[in-house]
Amino acid sequence: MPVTLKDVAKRAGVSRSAVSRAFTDGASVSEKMRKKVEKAAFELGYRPNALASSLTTGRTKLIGLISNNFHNPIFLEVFDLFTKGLQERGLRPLIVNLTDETAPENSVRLLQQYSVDGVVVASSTLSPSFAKAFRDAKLPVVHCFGKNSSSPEVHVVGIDNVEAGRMAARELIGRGYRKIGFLGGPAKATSTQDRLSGFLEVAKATKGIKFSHSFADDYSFDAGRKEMQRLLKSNPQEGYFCGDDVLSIGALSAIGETELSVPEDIGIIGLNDMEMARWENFNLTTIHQPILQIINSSIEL
Amino acid sequence: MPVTLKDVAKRAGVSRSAVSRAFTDGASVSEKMRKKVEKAAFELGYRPNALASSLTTGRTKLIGLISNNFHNPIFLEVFDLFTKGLQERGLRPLIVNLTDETAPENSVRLLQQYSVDGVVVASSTLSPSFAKAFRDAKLPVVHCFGKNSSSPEVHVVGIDNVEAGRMAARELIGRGYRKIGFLGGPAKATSTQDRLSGFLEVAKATKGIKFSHSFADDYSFDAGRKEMQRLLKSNPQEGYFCGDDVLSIGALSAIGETELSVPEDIGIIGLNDMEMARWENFNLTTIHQPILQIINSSIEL
DNA sequence: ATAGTTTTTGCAACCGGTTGCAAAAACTAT
DNA sequence: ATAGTTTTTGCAACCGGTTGCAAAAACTAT
Repeated sequence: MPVTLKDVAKRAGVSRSAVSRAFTDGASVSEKMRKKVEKAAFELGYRPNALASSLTTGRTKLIGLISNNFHNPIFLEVFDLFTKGLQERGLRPLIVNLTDETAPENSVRLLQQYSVDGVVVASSTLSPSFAKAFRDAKLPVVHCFGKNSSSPEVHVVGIDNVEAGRMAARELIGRGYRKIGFLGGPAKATSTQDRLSGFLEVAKATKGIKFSHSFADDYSFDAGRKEMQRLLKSNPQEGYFCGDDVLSIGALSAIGETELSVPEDIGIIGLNDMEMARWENFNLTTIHQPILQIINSSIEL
Repeated sequence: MPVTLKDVAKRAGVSRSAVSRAFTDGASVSEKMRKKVEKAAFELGYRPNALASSLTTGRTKLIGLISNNFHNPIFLEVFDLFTKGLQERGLRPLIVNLTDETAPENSVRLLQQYSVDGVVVASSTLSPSFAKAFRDAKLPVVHCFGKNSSSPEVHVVGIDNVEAGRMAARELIGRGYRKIGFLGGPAKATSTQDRLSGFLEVAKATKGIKFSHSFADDYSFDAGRKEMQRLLKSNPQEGYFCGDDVLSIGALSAIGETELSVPEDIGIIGLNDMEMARWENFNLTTIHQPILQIINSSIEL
């Protein structure tokens, strides 16, 4: 039986409202009263019940954090930054691990039941309609790593994938590669589509460049490796832009199995700047995430 | 203004209690009543408010998941398994990212305020006293990857680190290495201590084996690499047992910079069986986690 | 039809807080 | 001391649910 408001009130010899006010910033309480209440509260080890209070105030300070990216190491960093950022703002991340089986609607309902104050969808492979479901439920939602233009009703934050594609193409060309390729993630991911379009734009606009592109099945080590193995057999270019660091590492592994070496025979550029990328020594073109700020400022709507 | 119990009651023309009961398993309600309520609830799109209900029942179905391991990729898997496991049981993970600055007591208080039903501490580097703080707060707590014997008042679950150390030593010896070393994580981590003691036990008991041990600063790529570089300069053994897969990869990277090759010149055995370990191709001695079951069954206390 | 038993229902109090409103207390000015 | 003004306090109702208890309804048996 934890200590409640009533216990403190009794001990301090004041009303329950007085105690409540002593714990609310900006409430109308005299200094004397506050001191008295604080003393009693301290002696009893009182901790206000956040849930009870959110029942009346309507704000829970809970933020749903949804993702299906639990196999891509980049997510660990995203995750780390997010949780820290939320914590700094006094918010609590309630996470939902979206597996293939679980119906998206369920997660909407679930978070509604816990009356979260907002939702963050962190995944590039989730359909925009999913994020919309939250908007329909009147929940503020931010979709990270999504396609920018898609739905104006949902806050979207992420890097400019088209520009990233352009940068990568320029970088490869700048390093002297003349035959370049794009090794993307799943063709249906909007992030992949955008990166490809930026890549192609620059490749086409530059004279004397040969280029090609293909897609891995998903953003994973195995998929990257498999696709690179296939490429090496058929139509190897001189330099590749991999749509994700995990793919890059997979690709490097495939190359490692051959006589070729990086970057002499074949160049690889990844994307994401994950911590792990340093482990192998290649250079990454990257925009790291200032995302956190953007997100939370928009969440505070 | 979401739909509440009262709205449904009015629409169905019944009392509030009736509605509440219709949504509670095992409550005393007639089939007719339940149908009527469900119809009204459906028409209105009613969702019971989980927070309000937990106020009276005392159970929130929230589980605090605490860790400070947000830089070790192994945690992503742990995390994935945990969240999935909890979800399957209808529990919601409320996560706390313990940074160096945040005082542990705060996180205790915080989780208390949200009246979580239980707490999972997932870290090998957190002191047992931390877990105890939760027990003092009357919260059921499970400490994963902790030292087994330490405090009988806290549920601890994890692999048998001593045995893992023995296995690793046997494996190295079995492969023909005669000079073996243990490259552990931080010396203060109980997991490292235990693995070392198992390792030494076997090494000492086997004739003709030379052995040594040293510690990396923490469980990270950089630390593993740095320590291996140091070892290579001074006193290289033929085979090493690295206390963690991330350390292994760091060590491999250090070796990769030299003329030596794995496993011909120098053998490496890691521990943890992380997904990433497959990326490099070495064999890992491992006990994967059946942890999940153990944990949750103990949580259900 | 009647009395006894079991099931279903609603009333009212409660969980642990917050908040508008009016009364009480504390100032201020004369 | 008195009246007017401002600040502080407590009462009581509320947030959205649950639950013990007694009354009502529905059965059963005769």
